[in-house]
Amino acid sequence: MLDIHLVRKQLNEVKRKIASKNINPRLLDTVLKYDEVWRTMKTDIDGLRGKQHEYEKVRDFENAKKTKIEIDEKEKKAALFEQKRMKALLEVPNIPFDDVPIGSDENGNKVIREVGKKPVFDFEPKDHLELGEQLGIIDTKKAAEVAGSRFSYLKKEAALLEFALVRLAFDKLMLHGFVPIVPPVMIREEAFMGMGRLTPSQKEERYHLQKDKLYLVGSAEHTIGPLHMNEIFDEKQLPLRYVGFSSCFRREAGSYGKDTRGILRVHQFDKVEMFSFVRPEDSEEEHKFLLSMQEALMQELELPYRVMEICTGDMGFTDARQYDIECFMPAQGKFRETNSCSNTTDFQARGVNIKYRKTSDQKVEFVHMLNATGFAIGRMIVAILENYQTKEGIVRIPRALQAYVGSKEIQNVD
RNA sequence: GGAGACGUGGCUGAGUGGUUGAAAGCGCCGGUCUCGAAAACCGGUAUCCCGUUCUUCGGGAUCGGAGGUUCGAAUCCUCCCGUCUCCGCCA
Repeated sequence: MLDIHLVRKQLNEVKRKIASKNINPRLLDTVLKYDEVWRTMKTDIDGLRGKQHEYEKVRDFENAKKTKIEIDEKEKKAALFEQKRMKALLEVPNIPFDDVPIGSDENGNKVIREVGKKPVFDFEPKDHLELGEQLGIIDTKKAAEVAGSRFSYLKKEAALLEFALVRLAFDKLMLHGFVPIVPPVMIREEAFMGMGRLTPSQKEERYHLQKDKLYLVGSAEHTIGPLHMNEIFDEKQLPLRYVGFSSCFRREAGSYGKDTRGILRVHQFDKVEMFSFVRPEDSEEEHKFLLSMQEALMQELELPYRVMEICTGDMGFTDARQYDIECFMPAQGKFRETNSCSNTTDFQARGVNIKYRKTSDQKVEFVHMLNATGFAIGRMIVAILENYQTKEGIVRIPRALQAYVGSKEIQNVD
């Protein structure tokens, strides 16, 4: 949630930044309109209640009651405007940092660097599904019969690769002090809203279990953030870093017909996620640190990738700055997004009310929260299959994963 | 699913209708003492909102959450959420 004070004080500035994120800046006029009405009423009510207390002190209960009735009426109205203000405010995205590249869509993203060599094949590389089916390790046909489209069975080495990737990421990140965690995959509306992940447009993307008033998370980020909901850290507890593992559920509404083949875009996948709680002055540096962790993991797998700085129009709702890592996928001949790395500054912290107390003056302030993909397992399996394939239709296993999988290559033994 | 207990400030924990935003202790911050530290002693120490101002003052809200009773609620009532204990069920 964006700071309402910022909207009041720097309306035009905020409007400009919201517009750069492809959100209608007039949303802010709505926020302010309700805010001003509410503030007027609030001032009025506060005065009245002061009066009521005066009457009570001199035991003039008759006037106290009259005042109380007046307050009750006015408060009902005020609450209505406060709700409307909040509803509008929750739809306002975080504002980007000043030096984020301006752009309206992914074409505005900037390549920061390209790392690793693209594989050179003296044959036509197959795509991950063809390889997966030939090797008997991915079955989307049966999954469609059982669960519908955009699901898969991972079998044999594909299943083992999943756990190898999880283990590799956990082992590497724990060396840097990340606390391992397996969070809930269901979340209540309150926490979800606070994290800025349940705006009206995002709701379409969520699985909702109405009977239990719960949503399925789209990422471990969604439940790791609220792990410290309504808490105040001591400054010396920060930075606090987690590495989490969870299944992720996405309805993929609005992406009909997009990436329908294989397991690149599915309704359910597993993901290792990094999450940091830091002091505001440290968040930009932390963001770079998380990015460096992501790159270290990609380099462990010896996969070719590039780092993108995401432009304003393509950024996430909660982000002040976002980097993506895109892995080269030989069958498509393109880089495809496999990782994302976001600094949400105090936007989510305000929503789920997470603060810290400064050692110097004991003042309390919102923390900054950051999240970053460790491995999106499914997409890493896609990248590995396509990049490590051989002419013989065998897929080699990246060195860093061989011990975890227990073999050096995948071939069909049927 | 059944029965019961409970939810107070950074923490522990008093408080059952009226200067209680809240005792006490711990912690934390500042000071005295000290070469320094510890101890001891003194003082301070919740968050949020609105207004005022320029950083001080005024008003208001908040004792899990939402309603209700009352002139007045941490305290009484209802519902919801959560935690714990016992029984049942279960990976």
